[in-house]
Amino acid sequence: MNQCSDFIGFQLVQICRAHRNRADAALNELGLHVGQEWILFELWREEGPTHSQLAEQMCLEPPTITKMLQRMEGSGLVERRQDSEDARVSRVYLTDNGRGLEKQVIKVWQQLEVDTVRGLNETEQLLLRRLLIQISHNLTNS
Amino acid sequence: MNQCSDFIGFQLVQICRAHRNRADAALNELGLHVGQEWILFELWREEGPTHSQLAEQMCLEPPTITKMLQRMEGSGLVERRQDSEDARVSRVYLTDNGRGLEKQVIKVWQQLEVDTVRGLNETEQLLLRRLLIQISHNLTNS
DNA sequence: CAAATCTCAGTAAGACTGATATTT
DNA sequence: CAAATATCAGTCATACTGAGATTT
Repeated sequence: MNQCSDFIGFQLVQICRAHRNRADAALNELGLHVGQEWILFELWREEGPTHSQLAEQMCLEPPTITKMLQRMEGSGLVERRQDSEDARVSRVYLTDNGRGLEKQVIKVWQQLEVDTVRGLNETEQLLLRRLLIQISHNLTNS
Repeated sequence: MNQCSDFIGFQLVQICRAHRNRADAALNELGLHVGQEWILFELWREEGPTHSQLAEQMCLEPPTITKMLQRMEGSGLVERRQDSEDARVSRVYLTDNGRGLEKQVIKVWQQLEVDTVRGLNETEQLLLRRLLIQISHNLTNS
């Protein structure tokens, strides 16, 4: 029982590292760094969130978000504009460039999804999804 | 279908981040940083691996291992000694301190495991384990 | 003035590439 | 001399804490 591979947590870490590496390689070709696509996903869903909203949704602290957005602004993916009613608040919008990447990024993720679940039938995939949601809930709440 | 939470990969990333945060908090109390326990697990299994062996087992590049080991040597967890037959090779051994942490680290991981699979019955846990091993294989091979 | 929002500075670990001993 | 091994230097993104600046 001192074999780390006995732990589900070990499998999770291994999987994440590999998943991240693959995502990174594919996203680099689109001019993105892994991690940035999360912010883009949020923006494709709805533009104009504040930094704080992004931080909360992504479970990160505000300074981390600020830095990520500075880089993304620098590479022309997003732009930030002061809120018209509250000058403390900075809202985030897509550039045409950022907007145009949606289809390609989703394609990358879909391909990665296919690679990930290879060898699992429909039932297993559904089950896996359900189990992961449960675990995610276990680890983020309380 | 542009909801990132539809992706299994999304769940994985969320889970890993949460898992890592929890592990880090618990390990900090033992004077460890998250990530270092992987090297310790290898050493508890068998002492004296070379840097290259560790790098391969952990899917990391040699300089990354060197840096991790330097920090761990600095904090008194491991020590490195030149191989007696090949002076290029540096082998890694536990200090008494590093050796003594085994039970406590395993306890941390076991508790984390319990938290992770909360609400899953025996069958589901076994199934999850099997599915994760399959996925891990999918993403690391080829 | 207190609270909210963002930013800056500094720190740290993770991880890489490329260059450099050193030994085999 | 070529290959293997480890290390150094430098870079970069992630993520944090703590300390401002600004606005409400």
